[in-house]
Amino acid sequence: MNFPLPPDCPYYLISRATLAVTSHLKKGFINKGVSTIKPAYLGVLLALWDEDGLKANELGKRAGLEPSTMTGLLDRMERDALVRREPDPHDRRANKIVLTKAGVDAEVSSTKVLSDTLDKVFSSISKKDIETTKNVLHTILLNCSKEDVK
Amino acid sequence: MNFPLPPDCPYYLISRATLAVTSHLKKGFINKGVSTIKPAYLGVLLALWDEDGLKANELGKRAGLEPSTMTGLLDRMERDALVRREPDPHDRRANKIVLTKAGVDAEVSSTKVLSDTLDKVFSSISKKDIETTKNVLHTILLNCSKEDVK
DNA sequence: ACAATATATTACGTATGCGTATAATTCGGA
DNA sequence: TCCGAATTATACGCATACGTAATATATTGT
Repeated sequence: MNFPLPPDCPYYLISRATLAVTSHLKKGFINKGVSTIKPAYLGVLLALWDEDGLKANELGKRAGLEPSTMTGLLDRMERDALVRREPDPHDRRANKIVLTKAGVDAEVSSTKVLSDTLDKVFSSISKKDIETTKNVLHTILLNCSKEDVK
Repeated sequence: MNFPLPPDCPYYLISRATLAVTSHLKKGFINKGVSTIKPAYLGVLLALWDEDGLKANELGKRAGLEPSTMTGLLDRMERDALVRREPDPHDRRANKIVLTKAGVDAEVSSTKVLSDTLDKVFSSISKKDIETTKNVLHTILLNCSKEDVK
């Protein structure tokens, strides 16, 4: 196969699409006045709204992020008063990550921004094509993790 | 529509896929001994291999990057001895970005790593599904740029 | 010719994410 | 029980990309 980079290379397209959606989401939060929420927070927040008090480690697994990435992310979320680190009584190495009131309250508006944004971004694309794309992305992830071993 | 974030949300998938391919590409360069080449350099290098001496501005357009992003990127590429900034005789505001010998020499090995990596990453995906995905990504970019105005 | 605008680049701060190394615990097997 | 391995989290440096503001130079309209 031959993939000249822009504008026809799937790697270029996927990179740009990711950045575009992220940027769009960020603007969505700002426009709705929930400007403390940032796109990267969503993986953590969605997990905590589902089950509060998870460990950083577990949150990382659910959001697909490395432990070392979680530290800075949680630092920013704590700075923005969305979560607190609390000592885990069962494991003195670990913290339980707990939503603050602001973190709890952000759920309704944030999920609305998220779904509205994704609706807009994926509008005029057929369900079938979205499914195909998701399968392709899954395969890409699989192909990468396979080769990651070596 | 309802898009719970991981693992079925297309936004999650697209973000992870981008990171995975980038990481894979980076390892590819390292494994082939062309470790000064980094994934982000490719957009610039492919443009310069096609036409040397372009302005930073023009390179940014071809690679899809903001001018302010180009500064740091070109700084790193200059540090890694792949390009040089030379004053543009026709426009004293601008620099011409010129490939060094190392930058020229990197073409063969780098494009091989790029195409090998993409072949692997997109292997076992039908041409038709790749086309569908590319169209979906194009539409996403279009939808984002439409809304970006407001 | 000149003021207003537009363009090219840089500087700076911020967000995101990774890998490596380190510290503190916890756990498992001899 | 005790030691080595695994786990949890952080620190640190780096790469990548953006937006805003500033600077220098060009261009344009009157």
